[in-house]
Amino acid sequence: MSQYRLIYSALVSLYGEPVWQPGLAPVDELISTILSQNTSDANRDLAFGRIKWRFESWDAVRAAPLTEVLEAIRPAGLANRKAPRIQDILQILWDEHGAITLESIASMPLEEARGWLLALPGVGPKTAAIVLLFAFGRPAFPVDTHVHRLSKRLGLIPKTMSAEKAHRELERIVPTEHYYSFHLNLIRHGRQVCRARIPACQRCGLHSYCQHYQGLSGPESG
DNA sequence: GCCCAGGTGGGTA
DNA sequence: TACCCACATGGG
Repeated sequence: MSQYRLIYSALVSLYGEPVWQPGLAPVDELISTILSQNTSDANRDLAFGRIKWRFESWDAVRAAPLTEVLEAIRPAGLANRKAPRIQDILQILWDEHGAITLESIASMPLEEARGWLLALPGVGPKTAAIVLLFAFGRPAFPVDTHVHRLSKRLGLIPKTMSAEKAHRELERIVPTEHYYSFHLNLIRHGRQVCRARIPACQRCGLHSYCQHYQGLSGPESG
């Protein structure tokens, strides 16, 4: 069994197989993901709730004074960078479509859609992949800090590989039908073991009482 | 007060 | 290409 299959099976045995849940609307998903960059989920949710409450539409956000947008998203952190980028993106969507919509990328080939998103200010490989996977159900694999760290530790990718390169490599390794569930389970596992400082199994590298712990003397550190 | 949550982009060698 | 660093907030 491949290292990937071993890890995938161990994660499913620990957490189950995540069932597809419809994500946010594409523009909501994009803005929410930008707000989430380098901050906690709680701060992202607070900022996203504030901007949705403060403005009646994304077009209103586009047309608003920068200071108002900045104030609305302040809890997300890095607001001085995120606010102008969000307004720039909304302006680009408006200029290209005459409306605040991302629907045009639904019909693009995957790499064209990814490239289009990556050309937007403040959109890197992780944000682009999140929008493609969660809002459009397209086969893109987002690599956040947990996915990156665990993928290296579990031997899926070289220890020196950057998160940016890891997107391509993990999209090659992981079957497309697993992108959604493997991404969610890796993050769930990453967050859990990060908090709990759980030691890793020497066989599959997972930090928990995975299936291989049966018959072993106990968790090994590492 | 300190630590933790946790991507993008600009600059430099 | 690889590395370094700035960017900011809120909760425990």
